Amino acid sequence: MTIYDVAREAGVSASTVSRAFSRPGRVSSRTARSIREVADRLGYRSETVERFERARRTDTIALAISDVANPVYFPIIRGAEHAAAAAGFTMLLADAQESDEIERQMLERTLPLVDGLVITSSRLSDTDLRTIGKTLPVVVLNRHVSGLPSVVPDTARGVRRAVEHLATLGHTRIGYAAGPEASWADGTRWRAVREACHELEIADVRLGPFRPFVEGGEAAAQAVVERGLGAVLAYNDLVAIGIIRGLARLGVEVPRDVSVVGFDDIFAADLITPGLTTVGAPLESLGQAAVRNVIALHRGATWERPDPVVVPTRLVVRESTATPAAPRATS
Amino acid sequence: MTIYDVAREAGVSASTVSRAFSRPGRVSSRTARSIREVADRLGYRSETVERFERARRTDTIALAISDVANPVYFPIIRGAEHAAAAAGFTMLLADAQESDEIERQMLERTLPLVDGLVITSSRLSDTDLRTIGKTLPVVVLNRHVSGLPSVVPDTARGVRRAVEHLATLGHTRIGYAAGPEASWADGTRWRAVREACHELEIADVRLGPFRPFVEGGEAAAQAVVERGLGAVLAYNDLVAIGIIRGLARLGVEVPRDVSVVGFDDIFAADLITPGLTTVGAPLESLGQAAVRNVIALHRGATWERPDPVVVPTRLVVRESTATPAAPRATS
DNA sequence: TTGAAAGCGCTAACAT
DNA sequence: ATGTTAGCGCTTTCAA
Repeated sequence: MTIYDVAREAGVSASTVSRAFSRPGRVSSRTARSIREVADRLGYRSETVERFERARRTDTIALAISDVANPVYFPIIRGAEHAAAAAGFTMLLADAQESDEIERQMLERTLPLVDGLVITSSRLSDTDLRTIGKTLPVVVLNRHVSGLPSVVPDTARGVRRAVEHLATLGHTRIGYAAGPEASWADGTRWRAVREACHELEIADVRLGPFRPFVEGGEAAAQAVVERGLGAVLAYNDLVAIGIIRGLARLGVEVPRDVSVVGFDDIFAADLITPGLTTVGAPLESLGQAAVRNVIALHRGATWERPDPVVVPTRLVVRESTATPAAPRATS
Repeated sequence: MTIYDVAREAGVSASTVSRAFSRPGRVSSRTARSIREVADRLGYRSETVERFERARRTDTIALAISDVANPVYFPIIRGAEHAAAAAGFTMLLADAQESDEIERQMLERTLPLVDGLVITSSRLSDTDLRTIGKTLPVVVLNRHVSGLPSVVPDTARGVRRAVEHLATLGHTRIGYAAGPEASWADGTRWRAVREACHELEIADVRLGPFRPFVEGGEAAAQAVVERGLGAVLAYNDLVAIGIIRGLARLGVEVPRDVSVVGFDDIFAADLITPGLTTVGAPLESLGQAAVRNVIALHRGATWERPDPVVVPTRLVVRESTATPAAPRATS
């Protein structure tokens, strides 16, 4: 693809095409517009630039996350940064701000700038992600996309442990305070809850969806009380913390009246009162593994395995779960 | 600068130089090495690439921060992201991980990728920052660097208010729990404290330095008790929160025994008990202003003003400050 | 503003 | 492995 192709198609000389790109002012706007249209249609890019772009190595990767302010990402970021630094790479962060529109544009803009991409908790479709993966090395984190290397936590096992824990304490009915419906993690967690409850012959109740922050949890607390639940698993630790705060405001005590279990084991889970029982994953290793994989791909490693890398989870028991007290009135 | 210059200097033909760059294997390693040395010495870059690079627009800017996990940056990031989005730009985050070495390499790698750079709370030297500013549009945030557009909070005024507040409550001796010594913000804050104390005839005591996190504050609490202080200004809110926690552990009650004032007014300042009195700045506007300025520079705006943009601060009085109780024993 | 033609920087083909 | 030479893609010059 040369400027001559564009010139012929647009019915002008090569020099005019050249001018249209390098000195826009020197070409009549009508001519310039038609040239740009033709160039776009033909997908023209200068050979020299193509060669340069192909040869280009930025020694930089990007980690895309759905919300920088969400503490669950801190250990992931740290792990990813360490792995990148160890390989001599610099890591940039791309914040999707909980919006699939922003995420899409951001990835589109970022991918020509970096040597590889780790996409965490994406809201995009599998197809979109696979398309991105055709352009440059991509590893998907906290989600499974067939055709792309993925790293996911073993949610089923962790949830199973949590439900067993609640069952052992004597709970027979468990709520799930759902997160964003577009979230792959939410789907996986809810499915795991339902399956575990089914196996253990415990009733499950889906609440929500709620926004995946403390405020969302405060809203969920209301629903927990309305449904007269004695135990609830929250979409994540922030929601769980919100539930505890919300319940306190409603005069309901955790864990005496309601047991609360979170997800992720963020830093704050150990700081609040009562300490939060939660299903945790080794987040730092998750970030590390993902980054090591993109860098390996960038360096020419081939990737055959159709299965995602599953990292183990564990139930961290703190003070927010207990044997239910007296039965409470339901509404 | 062409390959012919390099060829002449290296004593080989132009085609050999060309090969040395595009097909390294086809040139003897000795020749290739000498060619690369000459090219580096002459600062050779292909004209075509130079032209392309100059014309290149990525519609992307980077916001460099010293630590992504520090909540003081959340509103700054949000403000910056909104300003970037409003101008049709995508914003990437560059995390210096509290290290000047990482910051330096990161900026070096990032600057060829983006159209502009906002550097927050940098640890680099003024000279280094000015050098970066010669390559592409740069705005410095939370620091003043002469020769570069800077946006800084009015620390002196905020500190003056805080010291007046403590003086009015009856305090006559105030501690300052210092942050990182390499930090411009720490220098500015300590200077402001000393000046305000001097004017109001209050004794000042410098403690630290401490790490600018909750843990650093916990260490500072020990020093506060040892020095028998009744009031302390902390380098930032995290340190202030750490001090409150540390004091509680030592059996010292805030604000009854010790008044604590923070800096930044982060989200958590309003969540903890007691609520933290703190010197706050409009962080979101700070981020917005900085990004709007880089984008303006990128679009060709000229910048004449040698003075930094100073944004007002305000004292947010909550529950962590009070009239000192009985005089306490000092050690 | 445009095209024809010369020129520039770089690469490929060919020869050794 | 290297130089010579031809050629390619793009830009600039010159003329209209």
